[in-house]
Amino acid sequence: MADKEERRIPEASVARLPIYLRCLSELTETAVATVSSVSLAELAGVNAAKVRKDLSYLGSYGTRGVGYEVEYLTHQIRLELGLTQDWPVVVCGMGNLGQALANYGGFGSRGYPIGGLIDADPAKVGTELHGHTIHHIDDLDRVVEESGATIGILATPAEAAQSVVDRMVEAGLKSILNFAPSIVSVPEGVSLRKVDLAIELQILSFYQGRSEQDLTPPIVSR
Amino acid sequence: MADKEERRIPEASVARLPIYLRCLSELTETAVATVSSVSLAELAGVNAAKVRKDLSYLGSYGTRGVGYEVEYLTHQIRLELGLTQDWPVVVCGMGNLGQALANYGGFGSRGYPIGGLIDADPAKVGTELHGHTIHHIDDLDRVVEESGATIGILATPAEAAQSVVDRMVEAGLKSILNFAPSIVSVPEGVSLRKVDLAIELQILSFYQGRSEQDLTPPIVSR
DNA sequence: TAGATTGTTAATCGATTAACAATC
DNA sequence: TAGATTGTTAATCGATTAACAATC
Repeated sequence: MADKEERRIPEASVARLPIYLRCLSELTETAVATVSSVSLAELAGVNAAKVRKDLSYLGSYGTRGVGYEVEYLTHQIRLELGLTQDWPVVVCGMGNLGQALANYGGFGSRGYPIGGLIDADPAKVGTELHGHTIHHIDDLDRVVEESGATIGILATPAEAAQSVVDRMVEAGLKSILNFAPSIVSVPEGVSLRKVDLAIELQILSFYQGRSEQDLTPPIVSR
Repeated sequence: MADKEERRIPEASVARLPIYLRCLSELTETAVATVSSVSLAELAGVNAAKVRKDLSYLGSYGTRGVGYEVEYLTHQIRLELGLTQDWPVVVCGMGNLGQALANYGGFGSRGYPIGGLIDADPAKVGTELHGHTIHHIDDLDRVVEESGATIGILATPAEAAQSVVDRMVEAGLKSILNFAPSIVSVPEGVSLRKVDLAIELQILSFYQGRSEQDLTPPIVSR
């Protein structure tokens, strides 16, 4: 076949790798050295064949008859996901949600330190939050450059979302996590994911009304 | 065929209905009376054929040669999603994220009023947040009953997640939106969706490292 | 009638999963 | 060698999308 590039991990598999990673870190904490696809599947809440298939895209890191070495597999997944380096994030929009995200300590410890906080309100600019000064959106380019950030979190009101995201892209951010209740578009080459609390609740509402026979299967992440 | 029950909307379509709803409300604001599948698709960031297919599961609410009446379609989707009534939500875990969610005004106005706030820390119990008193987890049953809530938001630390979710299920909640960085399981008949900030960031990291030829397609919600 | 757009069919694509040979 | 478990194949299922007849 002589194809030059073999490696292409399906989107659905990529989305599950972080879940496996979390399960593996639990296993590390409880001093478990090896894990079978069946056990890992149980922890992750998925089918065992799916686990094996997902992991096979990374390479052959398991041992037949034994399972996967927890530490080694952890390392390989982290490598694949690019988690061997820190990825500073710039948070745009310091309303309720933006402030909560900035105060949430979990990011830094997971390899996503705050690279900068941004708002358009002059009253907020210059104030401190969780040890970070809030900068004006006009200084976004500089903040991105100085922090080396490539990931941006969009937490503005819906009205401002598209114009802020345009400026984020212009400032050089390559990945955007959109918390604004709005559909935004980005040029090719920029990754976009969306988290929308109201939409999640509305999806749950749908399955609320259903009768016993058609139950929703549990859905993860989204 | 004489099947008794025709209506079964695919999961992927259900998940897009709230997105269409949001686009339709924008159209209403700008006084647009009818919309074609092509325009709606553009607003929602999806394929037009997909819009027509999704909407066809609701019934034949469009007019050939014309499009869909915005107001009528809005009503039908809201009906299908069960958004004609309020769904009080109980928030369990009043840490950073739980507090932010409680303070976030967007829920009430969208039909998800706060039905109760819950924590296990005696120091927090009894204090007020956004006009709601924080109750102890031991009073969960009573809070659920009195508020009539069927949806719960889980915002505890990872360690407490499964035990709290068990109590939420026991208290009668039928849908749970899990913000805790942990995989939890629920019995059949209970819906579960998960929102995990760290996992979203890790998925973005994966696509960061990729070369130009294999770009991530934008992914919405999930 | 001519133009526009739906609703639906059918082809295609990607994801899931059971099954099992390979192999530790 | 016997038992366990991976890695992979192939069948199946569900979602996407192009195409077009129906029809406003």
